[in-house]
Amino acid sequence: MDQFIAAVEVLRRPELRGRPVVVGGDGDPTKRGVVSTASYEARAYGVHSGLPLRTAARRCPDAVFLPVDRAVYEAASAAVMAALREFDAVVEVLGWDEAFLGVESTDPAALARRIQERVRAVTGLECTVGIGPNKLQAKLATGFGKPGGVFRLTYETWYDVLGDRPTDALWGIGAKTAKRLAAAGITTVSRLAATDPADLAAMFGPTNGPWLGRLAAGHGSSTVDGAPYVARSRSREVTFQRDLQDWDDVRGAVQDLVRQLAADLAAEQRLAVRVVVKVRYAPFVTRTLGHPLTEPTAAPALLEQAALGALDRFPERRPVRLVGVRAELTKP
DNA sequence: TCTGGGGTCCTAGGACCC
DNA sequence: TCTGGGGTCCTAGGACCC
Repeated sequence: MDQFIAAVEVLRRPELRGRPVVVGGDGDPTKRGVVSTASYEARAYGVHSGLPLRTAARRCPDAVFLPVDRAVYEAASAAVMAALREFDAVVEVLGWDEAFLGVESTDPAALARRIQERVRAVTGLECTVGIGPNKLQAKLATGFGKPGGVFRLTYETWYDVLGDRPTDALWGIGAKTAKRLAAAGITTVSRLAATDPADLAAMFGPTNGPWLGRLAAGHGSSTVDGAPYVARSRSREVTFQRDLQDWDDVRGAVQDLVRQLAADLAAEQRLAVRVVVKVRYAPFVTRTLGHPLTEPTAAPALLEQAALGALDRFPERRPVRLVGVRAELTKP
């Protein structure tokens, strides 16, 4: 989906169409928070996902800032996925605004156009379709087709399109791995593909190293899995507008989060086997500590006991900017 | 100018067992 | 007096993605 969250907001407030729209946090750009999605008009000012809201407000003071409204995006997402399932294809959902369709077709571009038309008719939202021989190429092709286009990648065109791009253009290589590769003189997708897998194995391990090389050559899974998504964990976390100095307050925040999490588990009828507490200290250093449960449970009192037990084990009582609680779940 | 919230998977080291 | 080799499980951290 193109600028999905911003597009959903414009859909219910048509007067915003054509204006810079920034969705993130609680909609107050003077607070701690980051941009979830910026409309293309806002992106022209250098505003993008992950940017601190305060920075976004400085770059684009005239933007409309809106709070994140999960329930509305989930509903829009469900409508999109339902439209995709009308087609004769396996649908693998990837988050709110992306899906793979497993299709064998002699004219995939024509099918892509029909998909776009149907999604627009059902939801009023625009999407881009990427086509490829596997999920990696299809996913990357989508990026080149935005906004609103259809783009196809094949093994024949792979290096023409991606060869000279930086390694972090690949799906699965982020800033850290790109930096380590660059330190070894590997700056482009072509260079990575031409690197001896043994050298990559020495740098990144016997599994990950060679995998990076295959990624750079455009190889990846073409298995589209239509099985419904089953979460392996559920979590709640909160960043405080001002760092908490008093660990009694941290403890209280953990108790609040456990109450929310317990309600989530009850609503989904899922059981936890382990509780993990996350603490982000004021200079943005993050630590996690876990506590196993003696048996699978969703009982609030037992979850709280485990979370507070984990919290007690944090050795440093420095100021805290974020706490989180995560439950690792049994299979339903 | 600091840097959200919700996830997944992999790895390395230690505990423990035979 | 010191101690091999193989295996599994758990935990914390890292990296990545939307």
